[in-house]
Amino acid sequence: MLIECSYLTVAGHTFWEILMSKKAQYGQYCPLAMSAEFLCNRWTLLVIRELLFGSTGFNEISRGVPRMSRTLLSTRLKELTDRGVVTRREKRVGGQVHYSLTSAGLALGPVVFSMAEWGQEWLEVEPAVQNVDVGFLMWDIHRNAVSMPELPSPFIVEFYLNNVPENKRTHWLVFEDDVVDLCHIDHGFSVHVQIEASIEDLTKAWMGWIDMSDAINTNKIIFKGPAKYTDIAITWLGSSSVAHIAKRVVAERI
Amino acid sequence: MLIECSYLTVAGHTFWEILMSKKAQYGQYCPLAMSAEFLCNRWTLLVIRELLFGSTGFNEISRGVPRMSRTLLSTRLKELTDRGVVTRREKRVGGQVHYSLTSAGLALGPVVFSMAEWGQEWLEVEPAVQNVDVGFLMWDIHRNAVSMPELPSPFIVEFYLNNVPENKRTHWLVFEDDVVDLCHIDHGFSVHVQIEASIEDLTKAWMGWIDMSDAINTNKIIFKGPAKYTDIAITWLGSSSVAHIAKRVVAERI
DNA sequence: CAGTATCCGATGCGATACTG
DNA sequence: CAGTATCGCATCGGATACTG
Repeated sequence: MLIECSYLTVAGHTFWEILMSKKAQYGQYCPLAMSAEFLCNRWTLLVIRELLFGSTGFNEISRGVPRMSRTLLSTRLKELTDRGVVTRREKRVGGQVHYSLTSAGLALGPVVFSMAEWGQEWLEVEPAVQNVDVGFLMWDIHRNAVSMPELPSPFIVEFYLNNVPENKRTHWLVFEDDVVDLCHIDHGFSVHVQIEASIEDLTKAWMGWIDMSDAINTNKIIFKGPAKYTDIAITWLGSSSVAHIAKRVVAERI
Repeated sequence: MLIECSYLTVAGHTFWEILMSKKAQYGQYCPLAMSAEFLCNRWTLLVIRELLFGSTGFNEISRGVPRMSRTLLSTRLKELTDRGVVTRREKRVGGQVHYSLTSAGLALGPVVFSMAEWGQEWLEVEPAVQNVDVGFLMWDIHRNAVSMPELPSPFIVEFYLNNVPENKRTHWLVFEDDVVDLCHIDHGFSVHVQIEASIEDLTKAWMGWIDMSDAINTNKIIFKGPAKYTDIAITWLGSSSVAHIAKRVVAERI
């Protein structure tokens, strides 16, 4: 594609010139430099993370990166598409748009995961914990929650975050067949299990930064409901995909 | 360390405030976001690459990132040191400074290599090839060249890059015992092997983007010298650490 | 060798408002 | 739902000159 277009000119510039003018940030043939030039733009890796997690719609992706402006998301998706990392498909009817990763995009899995693993193992988390977006946390939890045959269908879990603004305090996870839905509005569900915690403690436990059993024993996180459900809560609640990686302490850093 | 300092104040700001004010770019507790916030600053990953390759001095590191300003290199090294990724040691005598990776820094190996591998496999290289810094290429080659028992000591290889400015055309690799030195000045060496090529062809062959044997057969790269040395050139010359990864063609990107 | 100080210009990006 | 157009500022980092 690139090669076929090499003599195409736009406003007097050849395709190469336009490509080059973008900025040859590092100007190195080293593959790391070339990758970094492309991947290390603001938000790019987080957008790819969303796509790896299976988001496909523009707004769905946007929910995973709440502080990214829609303008920039649009730009990034275009860049990714141009580079052959993302495919954009538009449905004839309804104008629904469907983004997905190409094989080149899927091949970024190891990059994204190795970076996430490193962060989980080595970075201080307090600053981030002071700054958690409730909507993003719930979205993240909902993404990794799993239905189980032992549960009724639907199975309703209510989250009560006791230290956030009132209108963001309550959320529901609805397990129905193999699907888990997230809901922020009270539909008068008959709740099976209620989980109460501060947003910080819930975040830390879900991320594996504190031990869930400890948190329960010290009443940082309170599960209310039949034991047959709460006993297996760790399974249906799930946890972050890097929760199993232990944090290293500063003293180990030599 | 962080925790002990949390009440320390500088110019009326607590340590946390200073940390936070830096900019919570993404404001996410997600480990990928935290890593990206730190690692995806301009040049950071390339500096880490240099350290992973074993550079230790300020100027030595600087040679591996020739287009990075020394001011910024200084800043980045400080950031990396603050985060516990790099250790800085100063020799009592001579003021020699020695940078090295901590265990947290070494743990970035998989991140750097997965990113390099992705670039090698999926990115177009023509733009980068048009833009190769001669000094950097030779530095890179010198880094991966390996001494062999079959070679005399010293063993001298002359590179003649036939299409670059005259003062950058000739370089020497000096294999002596286990060490390989790079030299840009003619010391009247008695040359064992001479390699002539354009800078583009040498780059492509060394990176594995074209086949070395093909390049030799088509006279793109010319080895002059005794067969006993040139026959095993691929071994002592070495190649990029990702040269074994085949480039994917655009057609595969779906 | 190993940096620091200062200046200043490009640009990246958020905010806001608007479209089909 | 899925974007685009425009504005304006903050900041990042390159260039240059200087230091111990």
